[in-house]
Amino acid sequence: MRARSDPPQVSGETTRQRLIDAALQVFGEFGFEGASTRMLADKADANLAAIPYHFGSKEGLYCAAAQYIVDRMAQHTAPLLEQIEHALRNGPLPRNQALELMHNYTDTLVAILVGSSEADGWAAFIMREQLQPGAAFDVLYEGMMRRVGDAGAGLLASILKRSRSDPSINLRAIAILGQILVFRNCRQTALRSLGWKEFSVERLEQIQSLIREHVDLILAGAV
Amino acid sequence: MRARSDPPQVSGETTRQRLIDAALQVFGEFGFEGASTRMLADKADANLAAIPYHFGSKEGLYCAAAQYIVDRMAQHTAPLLEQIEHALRNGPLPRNQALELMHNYTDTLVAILVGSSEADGWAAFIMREQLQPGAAFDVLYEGMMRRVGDAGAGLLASILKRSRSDPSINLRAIAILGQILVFRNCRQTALRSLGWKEFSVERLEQIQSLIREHVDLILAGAV
DNA sequence: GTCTATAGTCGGATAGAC
DNA sequence: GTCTATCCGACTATAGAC
Repeated sequence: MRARSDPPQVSGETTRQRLIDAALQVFGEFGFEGASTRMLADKADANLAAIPYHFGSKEGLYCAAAQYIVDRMAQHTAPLLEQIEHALRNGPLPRNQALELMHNYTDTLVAILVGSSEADGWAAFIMREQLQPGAAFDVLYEGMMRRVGDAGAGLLASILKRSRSDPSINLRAIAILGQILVFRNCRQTALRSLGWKEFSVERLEQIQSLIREHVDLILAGAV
Repeated sequence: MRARSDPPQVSGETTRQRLIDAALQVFGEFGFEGASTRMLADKADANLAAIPYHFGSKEGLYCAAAQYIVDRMAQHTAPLLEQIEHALRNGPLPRNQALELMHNYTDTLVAILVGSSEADGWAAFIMREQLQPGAAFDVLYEGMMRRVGDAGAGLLASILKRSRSDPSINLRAIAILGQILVFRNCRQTALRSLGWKEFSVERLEQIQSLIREHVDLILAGAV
């Protein structure tokens, strides 16, 4: 039996935070319409009325979850992106250094996007938002995707000695990102086609090494 | 005023077919839960009760739409896949012929996946089904994705002179497909990052030529 | 801040006339 | 096969006690 002054939460987290955690999972799995406020409240061990109280509405909770993803993702990628952005700020990079940064970039993205269990819920959330962009898409794009894409394109421009504004640089950056993202976006299809049940650590390393090899080949020969 | 014996449909299509057409669009845009039977019936210019009558339930209509996608996609890709499958059946291919088939393969997939307006609705449908695989996922995978993936991996094995069962062949095939799929799966993000409003014919050709270049570089150097 | 109870709406499916 | 009318369950949001 709890003492009178104890908060009624199950864990130490606030109801607000538990609702956001639940939202990441439940919206990710079922989508905005597929998720009901009852599911969300149950998963968070919170009361149904806590959603309109803390977030105004179901949609408010959805946007709060998008913002949370951006914040956490920024924490994960900050060291890498700062390193790249700092290096690019000081003019053109020596080819070796740029290639090493590029390998670091793809390895880190594979680890975060494909390997991180935290990303499981996030990825579905983000992908659904891309299918039918709403207010949360701007939050995700401006807070996260743009910076990641810019870093990759900047490195590419430096390695290929082309202008950052050359559209072929952007296209190439997207294609390279695509080689990583496919293992996340089409995870079920990829796993089934490989006859795998999951991406274990060892298999992640196979993927990282394959992407590095492709990047090297593309960057060695691209015109 | 229609004669007594005329069917009550607006167009020549049967109610059943109009419902499937509507389902492709509406489920694609809003997802299974996001789409209501009323939306579906309105879009198809059909009666609400026609859905349970023709398909048993909303879910039955959803599965019928998945089957329709598989059938149409098979029509689109049949010439290409038959050409590849036939060529692979007669033992190892000369490198030049295999490369030409590979270019044909990527060009066709870019045209269908990125360029076809028909694919707009389908792609979202398929991607949502990957996020939360249900009964329709098996229909899509077995009827479509497997054959496309197998053709690509078969070509790759032939070009790289590796066993078809070598997992690195499958991984490489997925990575190459990823470079194409990213322009479909992350269409909104890609367009925004490129500052484009749509993938025009001319831009599709840019993408096709870029993918061909990447494929050549990867296949020339891969070990 | 958290709870119960409930209002008000909209969902999918059905019954039965035509 | 197609229609109207309707049932009933599930949904989000709110009111008001504590």
